[in-house]
Amino acid sequence: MGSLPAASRPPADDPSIGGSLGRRRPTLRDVAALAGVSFKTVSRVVNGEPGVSPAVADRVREAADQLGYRPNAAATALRRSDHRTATFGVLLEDAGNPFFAALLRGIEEVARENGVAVFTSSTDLDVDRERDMTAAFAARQVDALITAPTESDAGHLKRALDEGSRVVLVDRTIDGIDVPAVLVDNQAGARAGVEHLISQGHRRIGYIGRDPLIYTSRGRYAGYVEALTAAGIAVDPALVRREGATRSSAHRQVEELLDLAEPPTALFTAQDLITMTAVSALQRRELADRVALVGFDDFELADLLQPGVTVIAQDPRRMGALAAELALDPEGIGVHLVATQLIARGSGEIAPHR
Amino acid sequence: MGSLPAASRPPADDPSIGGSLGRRRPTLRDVAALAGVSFKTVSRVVNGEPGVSPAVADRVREAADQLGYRPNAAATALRRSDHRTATFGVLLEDAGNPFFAALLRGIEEVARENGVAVFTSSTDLDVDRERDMTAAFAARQVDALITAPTESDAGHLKRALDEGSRVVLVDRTIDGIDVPAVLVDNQAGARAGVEHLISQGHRRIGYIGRDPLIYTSRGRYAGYVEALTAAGIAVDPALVRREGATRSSAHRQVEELLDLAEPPTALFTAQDLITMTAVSALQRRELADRVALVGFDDFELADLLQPGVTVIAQDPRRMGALAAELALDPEGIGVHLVATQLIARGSGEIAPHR
DNA sequence: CGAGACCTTGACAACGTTGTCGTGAAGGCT
DNA sequence: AGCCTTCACGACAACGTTGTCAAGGTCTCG
Repeated sequence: MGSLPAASRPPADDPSIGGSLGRRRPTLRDVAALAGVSFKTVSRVVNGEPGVSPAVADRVREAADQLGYRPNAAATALRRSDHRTATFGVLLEDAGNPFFAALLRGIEEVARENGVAVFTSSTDLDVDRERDMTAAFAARQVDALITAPTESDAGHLKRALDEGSRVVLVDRTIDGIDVPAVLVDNQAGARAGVEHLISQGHRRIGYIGRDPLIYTSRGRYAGYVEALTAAGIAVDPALVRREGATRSSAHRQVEELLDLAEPPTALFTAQDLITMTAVSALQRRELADRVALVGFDDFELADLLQPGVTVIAQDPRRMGALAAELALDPEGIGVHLVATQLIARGSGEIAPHR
Repeated sequence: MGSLPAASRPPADDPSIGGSLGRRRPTLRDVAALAGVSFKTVSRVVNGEPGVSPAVADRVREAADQLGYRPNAAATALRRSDHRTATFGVLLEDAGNPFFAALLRGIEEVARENGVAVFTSSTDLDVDRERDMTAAFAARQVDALITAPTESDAGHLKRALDEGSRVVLVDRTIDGIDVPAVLVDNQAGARAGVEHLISQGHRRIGYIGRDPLIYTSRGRYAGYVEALTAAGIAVDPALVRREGATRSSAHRQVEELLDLAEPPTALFTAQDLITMTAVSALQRRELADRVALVGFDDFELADLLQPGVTVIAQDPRRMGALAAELALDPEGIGVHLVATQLIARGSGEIAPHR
C-alpha cells in the first residue's frame, strides 16, 4: 500500500557537522547536561519512572528530542537486573521454505507489536549449526529462543534455559526438556488425509516422508499406519519411503514408488517439498490424473495445478504468533495444538486406476 | 552443593558441575578465580591476544571450559572501542514472499560463516514500521543494516549511518544517501521479457505492476515502455495498470485488463505475486492457453503449471549473499548488478489470439 | 510551630568487558 | 656487571545504563 511519507522527526539540528563519521551518539549525560539535571533524572524520564516533576520531565524530553537521544541497548542489557533485552532468537529449519517463512512472519508480527527484535537463523537440520546458533543467541541474551529443534539431545536448549532465556518449541518437540510448545497433531492430520484416500476406494497407498529422526515425520507416518490399520489394510513396506530430507531424496523416492511393478494408486506425501516433487514426477509421467495425491502442508499455487492438489493444511502464521505469545508470557506453559484442515482440490479425489 | 534461593548471589569459587537452575552465568572473574590469574589475563586468552605464556593460557582455557564460560555480548559491545557487535539488521518488505525469503537465506548464509547474527523484520511497505525497526536495530548497534528501502526520505538510514552502522541497500535503492547496493537491471530485464512477447507477434501487451513509488516498479515499467517504443508500438494507457501493492489490488487490475472490450493478447506482470494472480485469473477464464504471459521473478512450481510460466528470473539468494559480503567489508562500495535471465516455459511463447 | 511523611533529585556503585598503563622478572648487549 | 629492552601479567579506569540510598525540600497534621 503506497502510504505517504508520514511526519518525520529530524535528527539533531546539527548542520555544522557535514561528515557523518565520528559523531558520538548522545548519552544520558549529554541530555542531562543540556537539560541542566543529573543523568539519573534523565534515566527516570526516559524509562517513565515516577518521581520527576512534570516541569523537569518536559525539559528533559525536549533536550532528549533535540539531541536525538536513544538508549544504548547494550548498556541497558548489561545493567538491568532482570537481564531483559527485548530480543528473541528464532531457529528454524529453513527460512526459505514457505511453511517456516510464514511461521517466522507470525513470530515477527507479535514481536514487533511488543517492541521485541528478532534474530533468525536456519539450521538445514544441521545439529552443529543448531548448537552454534543457539549459543550465539544465548550469548546475546535473548529473552526467548523459539525453535523447531532438530532431533538430538536437548543439552544446548537446557543451557540456554540455564542462562536465563525462555525456550519455546514450535512445530517440533524434543525429549528431556520441559518448555512450552506449539505443535499440530501430525498423526491426526495424516490419518485424515489417508482416510480421505481410502474413502475414494484406494487400498494401495504409497507413503513418502522424511527421515524418522524428524519429529513431524514420525507423527505423520503413525497417522498413515493408523488409517490403514483402521481400514483393515496391511501396511506394505514396499510402498513406504522415508529416508533423507532433501529435494533429491524426495525425488528419488517418488520415482522409486512409481517405478514399482505394481505401483500405488495413490500417494500420501508428508511435506510440502515432497508433494511438489510428486506433482512434478506425476506430470512428467502423465499420471497426474490417474494417481491420487494428498500432501501434508498447504502451499502457494496448489489450487492452480492440474488437478488442484488436496492437502492437509497447517496454519504456520498462527503457530508462529502463538509461539511468540508464549515466549512473551513468563507464565506461558504447556503444549498448544493448532488444528489442521483437509482442503480437497482434486488430486485427492481421483479414483483408483490400475 | 545446593544454594537454593536465586535471590542471593553465591560466591563464584564453586567449581562443582551440578546442573543447578538459576545458576549465574560465569564471568571473566569466575574463570580467573578458578585458574588463579587476573581476569584481564582471561580476557586476553579468550580474545587470542598475545602476551600470555602457553602454560597459563592452557590453564585458563581449561578453567573456561569447565565453567562453560561465554563472553557477555552486551558488555563487549558496550566496551569495545570499535563498537562491533557481530550483528546485522535485515529489513525487507516481506520475509514470507519467496523472493525475499531466498534473499534472507543468502544473507544468513554469509553472516553465519562470519559469526554474525541476523535481526530480521518485514515492513510490508509501511514507512512507519520501517523507521521503527531501523531505530530498533540501530539502538542495538548492528554493524550493518541491509535493507530494501520503501520509497521515502533516507533520513532514518542516514541516522543509522551516523550512529555507526554500515548500510547496504538490496533490491531497491533510494536517493539522498551514498551506500553500497545490490540491484538488478530491472529495466533491461523487463525489456527482455516484453521483447520476447513482441517477437511472438504480440502488439497489445498489457502491463500489470505495483505502485510506482516502489523502485523496482519504475524500472520494470520503463523496460516495458522501452521495448514497445523500440518496436514502434505506442504505449496504450488502457493496457497499463500499476496501482497498489497487495494481492487484492493485483487481482483487481488483472481482471480489469481482461474485462476490456479489446483485451490484450499478452500480459507482462512485474512481480511474482502478480504473476500468480494472473495465472489464476487466466485459468478461471480458460484463457491460459490463449493469452501469453511473462512475469518478472521466478517462483516455485512455475514449470508445473499448464502452460509453464515464462519468467524473468532473478537470483535472490545470490543477491543476499552479495549484500552480506558488502556489509562485512568496510571498503565495500558501489552498485552491484546481478543479472536476470529469461526462462521460457510456454506461457510466453503463445501466439496472439483475438 | 515542630515532627514526621512524602516527594523530588542527585551521588554513587555496579553490570562484564576492553583499553591503557605500570611493574617485576627475564633476557640481551656492551 | 650494569643498563636497556622485552615479556608476562595485573591494577584500574571506562563504556552507558539501572538500582540503591541519602539529602534536602515541601506538605500534613496535631
